[in-house]
Amino acid sequence: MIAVSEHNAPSDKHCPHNAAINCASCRLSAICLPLALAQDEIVQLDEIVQRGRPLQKGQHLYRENDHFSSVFAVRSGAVKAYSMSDSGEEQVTGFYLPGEILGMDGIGHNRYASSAMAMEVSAICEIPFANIEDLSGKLPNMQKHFFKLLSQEIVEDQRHITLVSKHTAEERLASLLVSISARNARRNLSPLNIRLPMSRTDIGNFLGLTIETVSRVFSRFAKQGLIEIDKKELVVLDIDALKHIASLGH
Amino acid sequence: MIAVSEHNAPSDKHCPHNAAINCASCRLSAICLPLALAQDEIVQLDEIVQRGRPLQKGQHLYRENDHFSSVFAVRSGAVKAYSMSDSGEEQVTGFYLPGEILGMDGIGHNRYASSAMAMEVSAICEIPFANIEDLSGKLPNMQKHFFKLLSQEIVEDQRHITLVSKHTAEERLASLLVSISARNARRNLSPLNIRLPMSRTDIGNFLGLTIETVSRVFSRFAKQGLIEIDKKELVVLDIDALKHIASLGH
DNA sequence: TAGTTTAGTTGACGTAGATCAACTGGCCTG
DNA sequence: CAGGCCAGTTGATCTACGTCAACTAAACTA
Repeated sequence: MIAVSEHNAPSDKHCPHNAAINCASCRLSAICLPLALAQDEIVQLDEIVQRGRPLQKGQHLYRENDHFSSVFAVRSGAVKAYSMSDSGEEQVTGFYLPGEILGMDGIGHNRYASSAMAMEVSAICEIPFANIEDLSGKLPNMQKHFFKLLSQEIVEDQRHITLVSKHTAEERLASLLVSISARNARRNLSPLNIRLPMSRTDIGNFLGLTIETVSRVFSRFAKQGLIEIDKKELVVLDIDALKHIASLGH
Repeated sequence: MIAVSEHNAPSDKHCPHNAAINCASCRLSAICLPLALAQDEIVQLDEIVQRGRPLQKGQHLYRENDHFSSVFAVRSGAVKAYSMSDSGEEQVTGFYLPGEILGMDGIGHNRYASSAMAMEVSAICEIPFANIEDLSGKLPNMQKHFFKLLSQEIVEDQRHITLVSKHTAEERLASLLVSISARNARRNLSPLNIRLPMSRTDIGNFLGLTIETVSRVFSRFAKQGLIEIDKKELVVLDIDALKHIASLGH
């Protein structure tokens, strides 16, 4: 699916896009696939993971209706998934940050149900699904973990349905900010200093709002002293207030 | 989870709520779990499936946050799944008709993320998930099928996100009718004579609309000659028109 | 069988967010 | 460094759907 670098030789161990890395030593292992596996099991996972050269901003990881063969883990950068309806409009279905897995919507019909595009330079691990199935037959932990992953995506999607069908613009946006903040924290990044990798258009599309509304709500949050925002750089000033707004009923 | 009938003795083979049945002879086998299995594999599935006495209307199959142990197949009747947000409002996340599987949202965190309630008298098959995991380790078909099931639910949920965040009231309702019609057809029921097992409140909640809007759109569809509707009995007069509306862009 | 409750319909009116439009400031390209 | 382009902001207006309220008809109950 993605081009594998011809020279996998170690370059700079500290470069986040570096391909010369393995699951055991990856600093995302605690939140990514290896999470559920024992040391010797990680070695087996490692053998099937393919690490490609970084994707540039705007490049596709896969496209809707492509033949499904692999799921992917984000190692660095950020990826959006989106699908086109019959009528041709785009629906952003998710944002994927380092340590997160995407592509699982392809399992059901052997074709991806969405397209995936890098929103900035991103390093990706590709995991051929046939190998995952084999490994799952041998390692109960692996099978269990994948069932969990799929199930959690269902739960998240259902939460998102509630968000877009029952909540106001402010609640939706607060909810997104709280989510990104929490995911930053999971990676030991600052939960208050956020860089938004996605455009206003993507945010609006994801939340079922227009870019104008997104912009207005950001301005309102800033005016209320909840955040500071300059283009894609965002500082959370009052996370509790945001959490409160995010959990508000309609 | 559900009470297993103490007297599983055969009663009336033709009663749709009859518990004295097995997967191999169940007339839903072509669209339910056995779908992907070979004859001898179905026997193994059959051994772990528990068939309880029918649920009455309004009874719960499980509740949000209950300890997760089983997934369920609807054998007759109809079930709705719904969750409560922090703020206490209900969100209907799905309607489940005969042959369909629910409860998979519990896998991820070992607790159900939603509650499931019978919308009418319903017969249910319970399938303990631990047994499914065991069986999946032995039968690659079973594992594959479950991965597919989970993935398909993700795809459906994402379609539903698009529906509620980008489509008009008419498009949402047309889409629901087309979906129920197609699911009827899969069970060899009339795709045009539909009995809606759910209330207007449930429909509205599922589609992100108020009951008033649901009612008005039904009336409008009737006035335009697309449907005839009397309470829960609905006759589709122009399925193509409904499909067209359902696939419209915003 | 009258009296209450509950599901659904229909009408009048209000509003959150969409739409349309003007403007700003990077940033690229020649 | 002028000109065009794209992402984002802000304001003015419009509208689909929500809200509130009155009504009908089953269905339950006492």
